[in-house]
Amino acid sequence: MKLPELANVLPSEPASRPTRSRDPERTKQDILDVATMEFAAHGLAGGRVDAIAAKTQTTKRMIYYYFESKENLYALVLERAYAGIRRIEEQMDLDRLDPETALRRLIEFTFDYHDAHPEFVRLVAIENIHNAEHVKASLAVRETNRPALKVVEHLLSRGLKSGVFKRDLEAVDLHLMISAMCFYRVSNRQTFGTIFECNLNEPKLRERQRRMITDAIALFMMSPG
Amino acid sequence: MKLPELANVLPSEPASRPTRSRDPERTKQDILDVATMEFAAHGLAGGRVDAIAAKTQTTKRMIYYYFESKENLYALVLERAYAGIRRIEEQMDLDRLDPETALRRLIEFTFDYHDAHPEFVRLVAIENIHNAEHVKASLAVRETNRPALKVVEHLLSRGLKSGVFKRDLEAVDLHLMISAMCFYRVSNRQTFGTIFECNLNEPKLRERQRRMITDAIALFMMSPG
Amino acid sequence: MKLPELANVLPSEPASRPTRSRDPERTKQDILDVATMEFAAHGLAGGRVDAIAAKTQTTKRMIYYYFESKENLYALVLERAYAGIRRIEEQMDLDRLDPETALRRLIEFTFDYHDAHPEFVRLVAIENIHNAEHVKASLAVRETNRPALKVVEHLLSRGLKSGVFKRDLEAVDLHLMISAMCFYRVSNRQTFGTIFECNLNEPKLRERQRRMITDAIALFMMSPG
Amino acid sequence: MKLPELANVLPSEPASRPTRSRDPERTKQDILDVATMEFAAHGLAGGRVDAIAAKTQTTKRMIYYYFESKENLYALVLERAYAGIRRIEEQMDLDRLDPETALRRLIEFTFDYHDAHPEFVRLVAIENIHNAEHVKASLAVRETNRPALKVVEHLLSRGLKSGVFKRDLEAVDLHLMISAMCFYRVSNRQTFGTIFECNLNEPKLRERQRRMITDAIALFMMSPG
DNA sequence: AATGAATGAGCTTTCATTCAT
DNA sequence: AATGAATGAAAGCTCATTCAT
Repeated sequence: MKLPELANVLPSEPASRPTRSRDPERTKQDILDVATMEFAAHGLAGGRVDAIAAKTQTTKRMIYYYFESKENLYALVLERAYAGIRRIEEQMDLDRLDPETALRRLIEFTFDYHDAHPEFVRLVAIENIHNAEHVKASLAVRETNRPALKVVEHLLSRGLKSGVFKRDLEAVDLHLMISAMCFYRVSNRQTFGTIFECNLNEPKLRERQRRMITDAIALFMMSPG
Repeated sequence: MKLPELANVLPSEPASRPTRSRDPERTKQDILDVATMEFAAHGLAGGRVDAIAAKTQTTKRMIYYYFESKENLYALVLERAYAGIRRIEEQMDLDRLDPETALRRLIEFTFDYHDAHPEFVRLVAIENIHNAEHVKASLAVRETNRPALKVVEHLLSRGLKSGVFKRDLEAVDLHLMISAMCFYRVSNRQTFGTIFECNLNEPKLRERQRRMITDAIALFMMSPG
Repeated sequence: MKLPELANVLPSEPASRPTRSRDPERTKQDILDVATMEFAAHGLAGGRVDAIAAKTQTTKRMIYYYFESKENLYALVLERAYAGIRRIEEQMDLDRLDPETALRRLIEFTFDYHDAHPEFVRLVAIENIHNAEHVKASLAVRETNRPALKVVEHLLSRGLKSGVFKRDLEAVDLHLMISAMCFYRVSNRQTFGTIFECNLNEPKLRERQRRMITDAIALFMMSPG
Repeated sequence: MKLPELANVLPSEPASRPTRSRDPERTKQDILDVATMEFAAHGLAGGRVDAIAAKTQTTKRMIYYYFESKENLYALVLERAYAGIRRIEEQMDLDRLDPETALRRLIEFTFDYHDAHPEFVRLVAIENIHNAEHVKASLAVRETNRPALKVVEHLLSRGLKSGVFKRDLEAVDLHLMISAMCFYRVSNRQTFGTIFECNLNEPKLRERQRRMITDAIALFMMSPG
């Protein structure tokens, strides 16, 4: 005998919505998109599989079906995030520009990309909390990123050969300097902004710092050591 | 360069002490020390109160007795971490140095502190993942850090007045530039090192980058905009 | 007097069933049955989820899976308890009886139901300790019980119209009078019995009081105010 | 070395306020007063020793010093509550009134006392949830209450002898009838009021029911069985 | 290939109480 | 007689994952 007032006795985990997408690839992308936001927002430990499932058109079970584990899902999210910046970077075609312009262009691109993709910045910060163990385990991430250094190397040798660059830096060092400033502005925006009472998102500040970073590095490269 | 008093920020060897310590202040410090390592290692969500208790000479119950909640313990760990860098910063006494030397000294100190305190760097990175909500809630952190900007401001105005600094930067911008490079090297050491196959811990690399960062910023300040 | 269908309100012998019951509806009912006894015995604060799990063929985890929280489980237990009395009340069909007989019948039914369901009485007493906040939050409970007053209202108007009832009471007042005596006998059985050294469970006492209550109220209704 | 920002690291349990009342009896009464409200509000299981300590001028430790355990404190609270109603009851001096007036007076007093002391009603309801085990264990409670029945017995025999009362009830039965209606109105005020959408606190309703109860019982006593 | 139902393990937190003077 | 500091035991609840088809 069924008691009508017991109708709202429902399992605590979010009711499954009918998937039936019949498009596995789309479903996977959907999950990856949502997982990207979840992990970027709360970290690997703080991110919830339930929360991801709830924001997806799928069920929690499907996440495990396609991705096997939370950690593996996270690793794929990370791979995809790294792929994003490098894919665009490749299209810059710096070779058609003179070294100084190319350098400035590279810095500005890096600045803009980080600024536009805080979730990428957060994911990388999170990955460092986990000692980069997923990056270490992923051939894909390492292969995706290797060309980035080649670009800098090539630019450096062009600039030195033409005499525009006066400083014979290692490519890693130049890359570090550029990345550091572009990354930190976004990764530490919240603590920095709170403590020093400024909004690093504000367009005026953003432009001022974009120019400063570009000028500082360009100046450094073009002054004799 | 020797950094004074680093030893008491985090004792290198946690002295073993009797369980019923009868010394509440020491017990609290013990918990804070262990919690600092735990949260720095695994984040707020990933850190385990059980793990902290296990590494302490106390019980889990005592952690709650002294600190009320995991989150509050984390917040105090964070406060203490911020206090560490500022306390030492205050002892630099930059005023007795000429502006250029003072600037170089400030950068080198910042570099060395971050290099020597990766757990501080990690805690700040973690706090940013949590949108700095604990920093926002903590008057102590904000008050601890405010002087840091004053130091930069004062240095800037001295340098400009004396004509050594040619560039009229905002203090926040200069501070950002210094922090970014010192912070990123440590915070992103793992992903950066893995992807670009280098060990940012290696003394030679460390020294080279220390000089590069110092030179780049000093040069920037002393060249006309 | 025989009360129909009491058996399924609370099964007298909880049938033992396999752990992985594969019958969610039965498992839920099982949990509700056990929880009813636990909360009736120890209250909401005093009832233990662990104890409920132990007496069920399920685990604590399943209780949370089906009912989300201890408090929600309690609320549903309460709803079900209220549903029990009203479902039977509905089957009394007082209209076919003359007003006096109907009134006596209603009182006797109320008396018998409370006498047979001390766990219902205890749950309502407990809910009052909690300021009826779960009843206030439950549309189901309020809707389940509303008809009860209609029954009294209808009986009252029939009796007055036919001239048998001489007293124009409010339905709430008559209902209160009936409920009070039937409820108190059970709710306060333990303190009353102890202090005045009598056993309110004893059949002879029970019958005597059943008649007294019925007579007192019937007499009151049929005497001119 | 003391870190100033750690000053707010305080034990989680409420800081002890200096007692120094130097008046043990007053302190005990203070604790009993507060405990009465706490237990009446939340029950024995739901009442918190911490909450009692916080609202007292003493510390939690003192509660244990004077009362040994939470349960013992509760038992004493209960004893005191029972003593309250009987102390006043004794002052009624019903003998100077004719039996009918005396009966009406007794009912009205009982009604008024319950209405004015909901915490007493709640404590008794709570004690019944605990199967009156503290009442059973307390000689004091039983001795305090025994006279109450004597009063009814004496009134009954006076009324019967004088011929005013026509019904030869047992004293327990009359007492039960009176208590039931006076108690239920208060004990079940919350559920009853919510379900039947009325406020049993409202003065008009209160007066109407007071008269109804008195009339019903008086009428019953004075009509031949 | 796809999925609804179920769950073991472990989490943070609470609470009455006792230790030690 | 009086008390500040400490605590064992267990409570409610959460989470990623697997069972079973």
